[in-house]
Amino acid sequence: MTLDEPVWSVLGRGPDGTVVVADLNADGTERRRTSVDSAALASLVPAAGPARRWVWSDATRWYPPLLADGVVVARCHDLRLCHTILRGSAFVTDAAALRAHPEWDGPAADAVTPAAETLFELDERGDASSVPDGIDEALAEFARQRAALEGATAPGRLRLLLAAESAGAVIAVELHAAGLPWDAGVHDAILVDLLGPRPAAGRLPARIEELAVRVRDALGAPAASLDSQPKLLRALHRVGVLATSTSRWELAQYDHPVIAPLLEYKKLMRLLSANGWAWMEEWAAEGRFRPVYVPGGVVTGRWASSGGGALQLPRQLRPAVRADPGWLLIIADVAQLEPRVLAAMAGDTALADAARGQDLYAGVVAGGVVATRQEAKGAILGAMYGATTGDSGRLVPALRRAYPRAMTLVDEAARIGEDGGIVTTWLGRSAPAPSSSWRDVQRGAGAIEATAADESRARRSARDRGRFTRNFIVQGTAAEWALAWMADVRGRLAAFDAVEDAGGRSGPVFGRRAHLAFFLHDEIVVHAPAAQAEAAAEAVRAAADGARRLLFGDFPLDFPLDLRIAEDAGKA
DNA sequence: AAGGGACGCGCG
DNA sequence: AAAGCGCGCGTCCCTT
Repeated sequence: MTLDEPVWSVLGRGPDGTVVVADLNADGTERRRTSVDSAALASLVPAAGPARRWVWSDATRWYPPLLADGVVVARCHDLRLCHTILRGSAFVTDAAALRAHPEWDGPAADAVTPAAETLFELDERGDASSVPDGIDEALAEFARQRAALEGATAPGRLRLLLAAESAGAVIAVELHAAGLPWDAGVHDAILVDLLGPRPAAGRLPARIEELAVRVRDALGAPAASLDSQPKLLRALHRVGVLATSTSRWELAQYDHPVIAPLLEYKKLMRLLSANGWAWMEEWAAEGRFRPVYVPGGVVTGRWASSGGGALQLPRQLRPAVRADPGWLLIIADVAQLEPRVLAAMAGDTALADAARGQDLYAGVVAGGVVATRQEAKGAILGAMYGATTGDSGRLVPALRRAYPRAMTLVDEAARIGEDGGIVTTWLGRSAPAPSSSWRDVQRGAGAIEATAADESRARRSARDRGRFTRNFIVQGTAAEWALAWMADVRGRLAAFDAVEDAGGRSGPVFGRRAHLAFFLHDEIVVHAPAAQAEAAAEAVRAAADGARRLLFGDFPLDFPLDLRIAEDAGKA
């Protein structure tokens, strides 16, 4: 890259409907403006070289058609997602200019309308995206974001966050395009094994029918409705099962012949309705499961998903995740990501010591804090979620003595939340301010005429918010770590050579080299030609260390992975 | 008929 | 086994 090469290229629609590329110098001044038709865009992007960072309104608006043409973008700045972070970040000292442009607060284009699959459709879509896609609006918003960044209290961290979030925007589109390799035969075999053969339309599988008969026998009601919660509850009451809900954990407390078949019935009905044959046909056709990922869809910065229940794939069905012939899966998750992140944020070397090695909970036991691994897990989760009662709540004080720095951090986050304040993740994503109704409740409780009920309501909602902000800083920073990890993995895999005869079925780009195939909070799946599997696994490991260093520098803490290379994602 | 809330349960 | 955080989705049921 030569010195005067533009660093940023802003993409947007021109007034005449063509696509405009505005190249900016490093100082933000505009250097050159090119107008192209949509078809030319696909050749222009790779020609610009990998050093360029593309600035666009919304990855879900611009990237799918480029990817469909085989164009992979190296780096981007996603104005929509970055706007959301910057407008709310406590690190930004003056967000007024950003907040004056709420048109950038919209959801992803996917949530509005299905993504265009071709550049022609992109031309035809007009206002399909929820945020502005004009070149002038993009340039103005980008200028506002750069100004906000320059005045920020921790611009370095925010820059990392915006880069990671934007990488996530690109990755989400790529994950959808590549898809998760899915073996419908294995899926069908699991269903048949548990439910019986696939029934005719409108009928229930044999195994469920049998269980329904047994449940109705035990209820003494041959026509009892088992799928209506109120009706089922009344039927249970008639045979002396005085449960207050029909949830599994409560029913399991009762000793009655109806319980066992009913719990089994509910389990199998769940499998059938959530991930049965209908789901298979809708979501896992042609050998791929293609969920729609929603980066930044959770306030904490975690991803959400829309359609197909991508983030709820039952472990039962994991064996159906199966590599293409000649390919392998690298399945990796971070052990106890959230408590490790907490240790690093708090600079708690005692907790970091306990975390050394593969199992943080074992380290807590070894430190003599609690007696068993189960207790350690309960106590740690309770500390991060704000448990006050039950087994885990009881153990939290022991944690407070052993790891005062970590516990002070989360306790303080809870206190700030209860007081209506704002907490912020390590890289600068802030929790939303309390709603006006929340503030009304708090204010009402302080009034002279407040009743005891007003006060207890206010106390309860304050505690609720405290538990939210307590968890927010940990969950949100863990999401940042995971984004950094995944972005690093993506960068490393992009450098892999294409395997000419790879025989993969993930499209023109991903069918020929190792690529990300799935992401779930602290877990990734890479799909790789067998010859690249070892190198891909090494990339995944190296990226974890890269993410650690990027976020926490020299703080002595490791993020060990549970990683395996296998043909399918079933239990190792 | 469509929409929204409650419930229950899958995932981290 | 839930508890204590964050989600999405299918089903039932009631309102508009």
